[in-house]
Amino acid sequence: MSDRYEPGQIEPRWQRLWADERTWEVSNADDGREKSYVLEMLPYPSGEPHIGHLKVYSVGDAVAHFRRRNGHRVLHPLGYDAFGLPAENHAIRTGQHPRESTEASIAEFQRQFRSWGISIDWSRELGTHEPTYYRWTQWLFLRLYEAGLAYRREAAVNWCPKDATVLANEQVIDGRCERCGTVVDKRDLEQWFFAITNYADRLLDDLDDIDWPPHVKTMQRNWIGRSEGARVKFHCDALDTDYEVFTTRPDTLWGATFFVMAPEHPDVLKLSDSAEVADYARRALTEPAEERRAEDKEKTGVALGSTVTNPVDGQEIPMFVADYVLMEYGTGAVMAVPAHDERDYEFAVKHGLNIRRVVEGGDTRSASPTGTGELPYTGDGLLTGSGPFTGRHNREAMPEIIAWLGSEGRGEPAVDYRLRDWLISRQRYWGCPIPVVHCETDGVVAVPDDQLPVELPDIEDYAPKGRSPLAAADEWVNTTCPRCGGPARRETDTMDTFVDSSWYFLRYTDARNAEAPWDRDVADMWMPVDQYIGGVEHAILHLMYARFFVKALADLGLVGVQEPFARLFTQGMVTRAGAKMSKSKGNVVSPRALVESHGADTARCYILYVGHPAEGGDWSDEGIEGMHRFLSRLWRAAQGLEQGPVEPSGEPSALLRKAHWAIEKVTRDLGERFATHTSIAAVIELVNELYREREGADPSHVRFAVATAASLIFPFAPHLGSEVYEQLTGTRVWEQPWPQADPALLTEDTFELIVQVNGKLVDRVAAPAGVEEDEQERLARAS
RNA sequence: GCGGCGGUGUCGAAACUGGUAAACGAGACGGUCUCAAACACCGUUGGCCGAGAGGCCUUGUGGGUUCGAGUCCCACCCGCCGCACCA
Repeated sequence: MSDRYEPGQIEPRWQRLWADERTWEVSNADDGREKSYVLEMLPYPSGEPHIGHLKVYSVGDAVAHFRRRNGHRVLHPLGYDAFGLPAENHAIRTGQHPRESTEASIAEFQRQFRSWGISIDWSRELGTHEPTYYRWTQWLFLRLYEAGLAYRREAAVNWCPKDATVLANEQVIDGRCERCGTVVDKRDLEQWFFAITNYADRLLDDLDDIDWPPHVKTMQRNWIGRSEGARVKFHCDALDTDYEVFTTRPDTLWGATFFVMAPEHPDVLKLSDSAEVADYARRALTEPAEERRAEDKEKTGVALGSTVTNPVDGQEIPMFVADYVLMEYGTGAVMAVPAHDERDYEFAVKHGLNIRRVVEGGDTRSASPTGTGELPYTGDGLLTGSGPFTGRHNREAMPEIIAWLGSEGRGEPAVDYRLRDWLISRQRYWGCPIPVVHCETDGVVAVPDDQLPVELPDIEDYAPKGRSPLAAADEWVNTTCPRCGGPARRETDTMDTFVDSSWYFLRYTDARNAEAPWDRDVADMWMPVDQYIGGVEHAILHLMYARFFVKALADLGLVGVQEPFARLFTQGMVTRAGAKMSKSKGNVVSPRALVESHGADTARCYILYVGHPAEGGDWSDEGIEGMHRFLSRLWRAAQGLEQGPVEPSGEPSALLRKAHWAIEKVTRDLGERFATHTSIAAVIELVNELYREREGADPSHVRFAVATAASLIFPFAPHLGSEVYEQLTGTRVWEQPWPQADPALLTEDTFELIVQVNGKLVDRVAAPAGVEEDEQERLARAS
């Protein structure tokens, strides 16, 4: 072997050994050790891994190694989120079957993950596109269907014209398709939904029980968007019907001076036959959602010519149709309180409508001498002109107002959510088929369990046509009804790929089970995932869906946990010169090229070193050279040392203390706060100290320092750590327990005592450690 | 607008429960080795004053609490992220 650090020689050797010996496989048999389930979000295999993948797995692998060496039985599996649009779009362009391109990507991902030396239990590897996997996705769908949690209904749904499929609310960002950026429109379609809203409160409440970054919890809370208030009935004489509205401010009912319906409201055209109304409603509906939702948009609307009765005071108030009211939220109609709502105020001013203040307060500086504040006032205060509640504080009176409405039969307490049920149908080919058939006599019929999986057939033409490409596969579509045996057609929509990834962490626990998706005892032993690692971009989508799935499965008695991911770590994005890496900018760093030029250990350490992994790290090509230099220094430090025991003897030296300091530092930084950057910095410091001190140092201390550095760097640079440790000790570092710092060697003999008078630094004195306070004062005075 | 996070050298960044800034790396400069370069090794590197010892200043801005503030409190400015006509 040469005298240079050659990762190209070292790394493949260890990778082969780990593969041959199946080092990272873990059994489901309980051996008394504490279990630890460490999981990175499963990758979507497209092309080859990018720098973000390198980062997640570098973080996760460090955690997995750290826990193993601290005595845990660690489950650290990996799989592929293999269904999805990109593979299908690729197929449309090239004609290559999505299965082929996907499996080619998977092979490349797997090869590279192995070349990074990630400690994966490969015996549990899976792809969500394999029939042995999606059979159980279908099976779980059927369990949700039986429980009434999967249902079919016609609704105005988001439709992406470019991808020619419907989308879930979560996949529409600012009115655009999350994938392709095309402006989404609405279509009325009959689609499959999962009843995630049944779980809104539990999804909200249980956030308190999990250790997740606060911003992710906040995002989920915002997304669920729970509002408490009341549902109130307004009678309309024209159609002799009651209209319900949802309001969070029933305390302002006495200030309701008009009533507004969304353009989509089915009664708008019944209430008015004026051309102006019909015209307004039509225009509002054809306007792109994006424009309609713009907040700074003028408040337009048209009077309907009818009135409703304000239930609290019997006043007739005029009705309008206006596009600032949304059909999707609440009941599609609102009571308008211009004095205390900015939108209603704006509308009232524009249309010259009555404004009645019913809550005192607000900024009085610019107000009239009567003492009432500026309008609109959205804050709290004393009620005025509010019948029996006048003079009461609005917040305190709220429950009584709701109760009073109830006693009058005009309202009731209500809770509303922003969260909508999860639309899971996709009019696309490359996804998990929905396991039902449509029978002329029996309607929707579930495919029996023993006929699963409903396999995805091979087809010729993947191009989307507004209906699923599967619809053209006649032989596959035409089937018999499992119930009556008569002719039936298969459901041709496939499931949203987020369904596939909502339960994969359960499958890993029992990945080769052919009888069930998992054995409950096995799943209960491993679950929940103790440490989940991934990007924030999944803060709502995947993380909310997976939580919903687990709660639903818990209710069905299939799992024993309420939450899938006990602890979550979200890593920041890797940038280059402050810019996001992207193919179009041509500034991407390819992990493959990096591993070839510098080795996996250097790449892994560097990416964990540029900053705290939760923050975005900025990549620099010079920086990686520095990391390579450090690993070379550590490697060289071991060259020429004899293999043998590592037993520091003699008087404690600075070097020995530094080694123990590094143990303590890495243990705390990595174990408690994911601070991989300062952990690696500590090992660098130890190696620097070693180079400074090794001439004339106690050889046993030198050996200890090198072995310790190898041992501590192992979670980040497993190949080099193993190599150096083996050279020195003849043993395998991963079989060694994590090193323990000797507390006696952590404390310095002396510390710097700061002496100051009136905040001015007067002197610094070297004081012996552990001196009492009065002794400190004596020293200070003496100086 | 609401919510969250952040603002520290030339750059990426450290600084645990307030303890007397800038660890570690990069870059730059100087030296050793070499015919020379690369590699490697050793050193210097926040600013100002000073020949030197040393002194003064410095964590977005302005106040405050404290013996002591990058860290805590108040106000403001800037940046990033999420949500946003949700009644």
